Amino acid sequence: MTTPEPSAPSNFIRDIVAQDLASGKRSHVVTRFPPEPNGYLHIGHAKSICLNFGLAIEHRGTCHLRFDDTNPETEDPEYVQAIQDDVRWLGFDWKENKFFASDYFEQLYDYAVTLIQNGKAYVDSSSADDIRRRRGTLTEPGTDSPHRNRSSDENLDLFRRMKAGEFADGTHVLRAKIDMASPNINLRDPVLYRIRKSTHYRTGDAWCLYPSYDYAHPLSDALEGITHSICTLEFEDHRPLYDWVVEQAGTPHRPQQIEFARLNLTNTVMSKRKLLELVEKKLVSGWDDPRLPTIKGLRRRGFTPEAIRAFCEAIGVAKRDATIEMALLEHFIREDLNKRAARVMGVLKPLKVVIENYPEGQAEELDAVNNPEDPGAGSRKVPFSRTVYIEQEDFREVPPPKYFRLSPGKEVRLRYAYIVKCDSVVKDPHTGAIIEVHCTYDPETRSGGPQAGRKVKATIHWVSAKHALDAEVRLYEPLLKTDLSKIPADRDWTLDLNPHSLERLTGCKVEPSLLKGKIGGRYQFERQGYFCVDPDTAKGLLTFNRTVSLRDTWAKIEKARQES
RNA sequence: UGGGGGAUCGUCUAGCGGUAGGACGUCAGCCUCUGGAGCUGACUACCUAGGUUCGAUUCCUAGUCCCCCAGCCA
Repeated sequence: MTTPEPSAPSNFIRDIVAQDLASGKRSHVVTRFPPEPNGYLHIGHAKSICLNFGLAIEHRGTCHLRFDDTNPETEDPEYVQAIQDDVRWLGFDWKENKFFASDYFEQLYDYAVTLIQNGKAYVDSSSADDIRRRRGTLTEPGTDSPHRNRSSDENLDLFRRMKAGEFADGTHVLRAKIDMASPNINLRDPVLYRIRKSTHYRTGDAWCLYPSYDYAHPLSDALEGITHSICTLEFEDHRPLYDWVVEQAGTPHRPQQIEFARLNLTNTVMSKRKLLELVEKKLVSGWDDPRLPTIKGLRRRGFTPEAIRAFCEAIGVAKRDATIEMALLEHFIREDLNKRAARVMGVLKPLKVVIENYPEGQAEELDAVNNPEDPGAGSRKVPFSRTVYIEQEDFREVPPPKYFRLSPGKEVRLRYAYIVKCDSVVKDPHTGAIIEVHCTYDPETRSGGPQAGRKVKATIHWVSAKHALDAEVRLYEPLLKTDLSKIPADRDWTLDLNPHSLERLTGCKVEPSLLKGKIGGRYQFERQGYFCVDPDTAKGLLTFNRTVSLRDTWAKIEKARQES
């Protein structure tokens, strides 16, 4: 397990836990992360994971990983595996504390029998429609089911037969007997069990009766000795029911539910339903599409667990609804990668530069620093020759104000190499597009050479044409053009997907040291951003994902100029 | 307008009766063989109205606005 950050900011939940320990209300801390295995984890889950595991680490307690698998129709072992991978990748260890709500089905059933015997639950044989109708509305009380006062014996008999498979789906449910007139709708005799004749991925066909969340969750917590059951705000008004279930079941241990605000991020979606929709409609390539805020997506995009954890710590834990700007997440991955990513040169949109006074056929190896932030990272050799590629953006035939890069008659430094001066350009006779730039270099200005100190306005990156490796580079922009909260509920939100969220660049040229780049390897392409080697590289072509761009002052200047 | 929650810089978040702090962002400058990184400085906030108090973001009262709940989902 990772060690807790001593500087980690406190929050109201940490305060509650600390107080419970100080007051003697609790002698130890047991939390849990309880995903339902019906989808992949996203960064919102990471917030919960960091909170729950973090609390346990802080107090030398334990944090359970519990699969809340009470709905056989949507759950799948694929998700169980993926969730475990993700939690582990994030850096957390549940040790021997892996549990499944489905392991408690027998005990849950026994508690239900007790509830029935105590007159606290009954079998309702109404249709789903009738139950809904009798539930009342937000402003009107519900009305009792005609089956509400069945005898304990009748209920017991019916419930046993439900378990035995004598009834079809939807014909009977077990309901808590609380109060049909409660202003809290969750207390209007909520459903505890429903019949589902479908195969559960773990219990197979052993059951055709499945407990609801409101029944299974509090009891699972109680059974596991969870002290602090942390969940999101939408369960706040389920808390009286949570407490009721635990109280009526009479479990020796009483867990406490505490709610916090879920994470929202700008320009993306975070609900399982919407993520699933994107995957199923093939609007993205899969759960690990680098545009997705899923853990798998972020991982493929090149995020590190450290950056995600630092982000989760920075956003805090509170009860007010909050939408974090994507810029904050980007800040943390830049901060992390700046310290650890090896620097390389890669040209995304190549423009050929011929250095006319550089001898034909000559090549030399120049020293390049691997990471200025980490002296221990050493250096490498980069080949240089008469023809190099530079970025199309780094040349302007007619430079705008404050443009420091290459233009006719101007000088720039080729990083780690020489100062070159642009003498002429070659244009496509048909389109007029610049296809080649001709320069002369000053041999004295080689890095480390006698005139190396000469100042020029800019240094640009390059790759030797004959030594370059071909690559594909994928650039990502936000998935959504706007925030989900700004899209009307009656509008198909997928219409607001950003059509430019993925840009695939082929014909990119990268320095030869990248030949040994391993899948998942993270690099900084100097002056451009952080990139990682995509698994698609295994298909033969070196492929990179841009994790995040570098901060780009020039882009801001240009944008400001265009807007004024 | 039944119930449950929540309102502090543009965005997050701290504050627990004693000059409203931090982070991201933004702007300006320094520095730089990455227009990166780093460093300086600046910017902008207590939902409203009353009350209690020497003093209120904090306590009280009344409003306003926002979120959640009417699945046999979780």
